[in-house]
Amino acid sequence: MTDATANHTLAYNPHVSVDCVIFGFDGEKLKILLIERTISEEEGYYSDKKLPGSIIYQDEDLDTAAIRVLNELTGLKNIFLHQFRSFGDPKRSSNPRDRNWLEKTTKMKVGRIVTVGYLALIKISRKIIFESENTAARWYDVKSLADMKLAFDHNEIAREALKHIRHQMTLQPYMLFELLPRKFTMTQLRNLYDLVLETKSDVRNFQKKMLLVYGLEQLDEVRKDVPYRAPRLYRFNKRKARAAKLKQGG
Amino acid sequence: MTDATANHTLAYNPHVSVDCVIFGFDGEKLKILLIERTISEEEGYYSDKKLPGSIIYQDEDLDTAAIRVLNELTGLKNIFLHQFRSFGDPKRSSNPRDRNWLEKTTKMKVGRIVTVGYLALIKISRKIIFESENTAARWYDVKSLADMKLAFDHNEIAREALKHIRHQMTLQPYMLFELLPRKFTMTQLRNLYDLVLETKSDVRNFQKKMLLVYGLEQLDEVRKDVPYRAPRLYRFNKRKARAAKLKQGG
DNA sequence: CCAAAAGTGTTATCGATACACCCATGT
DNA sequence: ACATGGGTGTATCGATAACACTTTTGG
Repeated sequence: MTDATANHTLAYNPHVSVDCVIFGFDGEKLKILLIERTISEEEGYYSDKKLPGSIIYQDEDLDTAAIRVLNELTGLKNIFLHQFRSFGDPKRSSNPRDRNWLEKTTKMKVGRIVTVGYLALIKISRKIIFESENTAARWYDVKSLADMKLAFDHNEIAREALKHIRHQMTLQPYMLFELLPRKFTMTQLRNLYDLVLETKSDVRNFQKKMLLVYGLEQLDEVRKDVPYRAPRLYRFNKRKARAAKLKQGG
Repeated sequence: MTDATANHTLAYNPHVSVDCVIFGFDGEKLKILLIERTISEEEGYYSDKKLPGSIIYQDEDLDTAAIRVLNELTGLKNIFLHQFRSFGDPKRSSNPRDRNWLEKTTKMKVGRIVTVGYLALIKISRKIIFESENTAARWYDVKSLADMKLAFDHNEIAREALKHIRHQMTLQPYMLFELLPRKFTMTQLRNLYDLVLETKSDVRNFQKKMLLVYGLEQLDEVRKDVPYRAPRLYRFNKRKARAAKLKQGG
């Protein structure tokens, strides 16, 4: 917005969108939610995957737009949601396939799009109804992302989201509980933790730390549907966590 | 970019800008670089301050735009620069004063602006020529931000940048050296560190840690221009830092 | 009884913290 | 001589890391 430079550009406005990288955890693998996009046209029919997203509405804040996308897709409210980075490469929507799809779905000529990336964490366990019309949403193993070609620069966006979740973990580790069911086993929590941080935690040390520092509540229940010794269930308790944190001065 | 929702909005495109929160350090205080904006009009004359920024050019990446803004303002290249968050409140440019200024400087009707915030760290010590035409750029103590009313939502952007620098510190502490002159005293480094993290480090422990972990090089020079015992100078050495990090397995 | 995963404590090491006195310099 | 900040080492505490065997359950 310096005076001298603004004039060059004002004839041209990019569109602004939000794209949501939605993670889930099934007890074993870290998952990402992608929607199928299918295009039929003269040159044939193809189908690939993309991140859920939307161009922002006229009077909508960025956060509001992301919340809307999530709600339209999952029907859920109060989802853990965090803006992590924006992407504005002028060529990010220049792939013919992407241009084509944009024209069909928006019924307009869409030029450049600057998109704001959001990270969302949801409990995969709740039976989510993916409500959005003519979109098929499915969970994919995060590990398989490397072998998929997503629309636009969505591969990069997803990679950055993974980096972000890893960084954020060190600042607000409680975000992991957004991915777990209300009652979970210690092994599930450890699996998740190690998946995100790419570590291998020691079973005993992990247990100790979680109980002390994160104030997990040990329940009198066990998980019953496993073909081996039934593991104990735990619950995350915000109050206890705060208390534990205070004791150690954090 | 879900099909069902895009149509509502496509008549309306926001502008996209970058705004740079540029920090410096004078050896004692953490500073922020602001530019003066003056408007004279029928209703009188007023002057206030804003972050340096620019609407992005047609074929310009976000990072490129931020680099351009910095270069136009300071003449410097290779500045530490980091995107930290985007701001898209539809009302962020609705203040009459801001609207007025936008119209005058862009000679156009500018509607909504979504801006991408960048954090930049520069060595205040270099005599920087602030080159940008008709802008007066000056360093302000970060502490005085609370008492200033900046243009647009620039107060919020600056606050978020400060939060960000604090967080990033824990991940990549080397960024502090971007703010210091090549040769600096331990006290300067400690002052800076404590300013950013809002801590009060113990002198001895701090010294120990810096030498061990961050691989500072002790020089055979001292700072000469002080009216008390001349303090030793140190230099940050990337190679040494890497070695030190490896020894402790990070 | 076998396979598979759950559960459980102690010791050693490392990093973080707390703490006080003498030194060099300019005025 | 004095005022101002510079420079230095040790002891304690707490957190993290390493490590192996027994228990439960279903098949």
